[in-house]
Amino acid sequence: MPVEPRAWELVLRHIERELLDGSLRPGDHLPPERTLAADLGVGRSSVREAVRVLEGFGLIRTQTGSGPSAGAIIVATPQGGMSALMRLQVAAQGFPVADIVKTRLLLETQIASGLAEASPAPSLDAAATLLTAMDDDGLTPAEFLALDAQFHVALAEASGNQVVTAMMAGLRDAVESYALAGLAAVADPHRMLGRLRAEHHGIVEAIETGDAAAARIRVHAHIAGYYAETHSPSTTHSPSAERAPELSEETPTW
Amino acid sequence: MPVEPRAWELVLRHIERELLDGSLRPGDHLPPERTLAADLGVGRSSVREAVRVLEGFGLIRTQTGSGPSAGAIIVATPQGGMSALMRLQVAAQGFPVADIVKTRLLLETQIASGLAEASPAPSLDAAATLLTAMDDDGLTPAEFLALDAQFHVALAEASGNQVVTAMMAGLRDAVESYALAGLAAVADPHRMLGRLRAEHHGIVEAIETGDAAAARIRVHAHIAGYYAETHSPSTTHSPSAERAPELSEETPTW
DNA sequence: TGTTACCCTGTGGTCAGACCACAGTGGTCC
DNA sequence: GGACCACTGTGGTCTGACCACAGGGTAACA
Repeated sequence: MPVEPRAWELVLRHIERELLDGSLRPGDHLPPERTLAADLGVGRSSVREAVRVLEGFGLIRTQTGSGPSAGAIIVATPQGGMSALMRLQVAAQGFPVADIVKTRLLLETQIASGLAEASPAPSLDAAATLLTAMDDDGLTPAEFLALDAQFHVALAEASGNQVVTAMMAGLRDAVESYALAGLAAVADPHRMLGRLRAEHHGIVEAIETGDAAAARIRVHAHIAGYYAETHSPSTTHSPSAERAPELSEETPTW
Repeated sequence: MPVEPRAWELVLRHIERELLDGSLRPGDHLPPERTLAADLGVGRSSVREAVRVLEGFGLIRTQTGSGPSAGAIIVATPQGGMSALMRLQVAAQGFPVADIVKTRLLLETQIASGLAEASPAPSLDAAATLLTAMDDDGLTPAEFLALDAQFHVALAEASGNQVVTAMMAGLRDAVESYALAGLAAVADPHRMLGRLRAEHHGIVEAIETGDAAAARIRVHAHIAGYYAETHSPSTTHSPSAERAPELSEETPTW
């Protein structure tokens, strides 16, 4: 049983402990790398490796220079870290794209129906603004899909659940390149964009009128429909042979 | 607009690109750090920082020594990375515990009802084995909760969705310390364990008999009940003032 | 006195070099 | 044929150095 506390793990645990006991709070600065290294009796490079992991997780933001805004600051913005993790797991084939889509269906249908039922009705201003931006006909496919991603995340954000929001951001970002490749492969991209726009409006309308069942069904159709129409072996640039499972309304969404 | 491609980000993007185009696949070795550094024209420490991020995400596993099992190997095991990310985000107050619980409710109720409806019926052998192990009266609370965590993850695993499984593992691990502190705070821990055991069996039974509605309700009661009984300001060791929102069956589970 | 210019300091970012521990590998010796 | 052992390549770590950067204080100037 090798007890191998690698130096950088020691640093990571130390910081986690200080976070848990409240010594470090959001907005605080981490001690300078050199100080931390001296205090913990490790090399600066080991401190830097731990800091890098925290930065990858979206826990801290580092900045050079001097003054109040310089150094490593605890920010705890999970979306970036979650997106990076999921994107890389998809790239490394740890997450099949099909499972990402199924999970989106699971989460987003729940989110939409929950928003429709919630009282007081949550604000959908952010989502509405994005819908307006998406109406611009001059958008490139990449720009449109970026706004589309923001729209879906905005719905999650309206739920007020930060965990769900971060997960949604990660899921949507992870398949961004696939969505783009898929759009390029459809026969009539312009028509597809129009359809997506209409579906978005339908989803928001169902939520605003409090029709949870319709919201759920429309979200399902929106996501599953796009996936089904764009996903074929020729449109994926994944090296693995993937199957496109049926994603009907009847089968469980996972 | 500072374009600041930090050296370690360059390495990370390089590896991600090789994953996407299939040059690197699960099971493959990353090039030795020194080689990678020379090829990309960066220092070895920068390579190591990128490698560390990948290891934090659960994408690779590093091992010293020589031979086929040494070096950095692509494993793509998302559970560990997801757990670490969520645990640290909770510690840094990026994820409120209440949102974690709500997300668990959302995911696990869907998982349970989905398992009940699925045909052919998925195997619950792993979950059943864990239930047997949990029947041991000699378990410490920590041991019991560790098995409990595995049980919940096993249900997710039975769904066959790797994304959901990783998320569940992360969510459950993130609140592990809170669950333990909460259990220590209840008046009669032994009675609580008995109740959890009974609820677990009830959940599995509902799934096995195909009663999706009962499975959903029992899972909800199981998670929300434990949270409600253990969560009070005195039992949390979070430095922040947290509210314990009501988690009734009527309110949306997010 | 007010303003401008400059240097100083402390921070993260990076690199080079060195050494260690470790685990296969292959040869050598018995 | 088998046991032993040095070799080699890997990650893990530390040290020391230098750079870029940004803020703050100080000095020079108007």
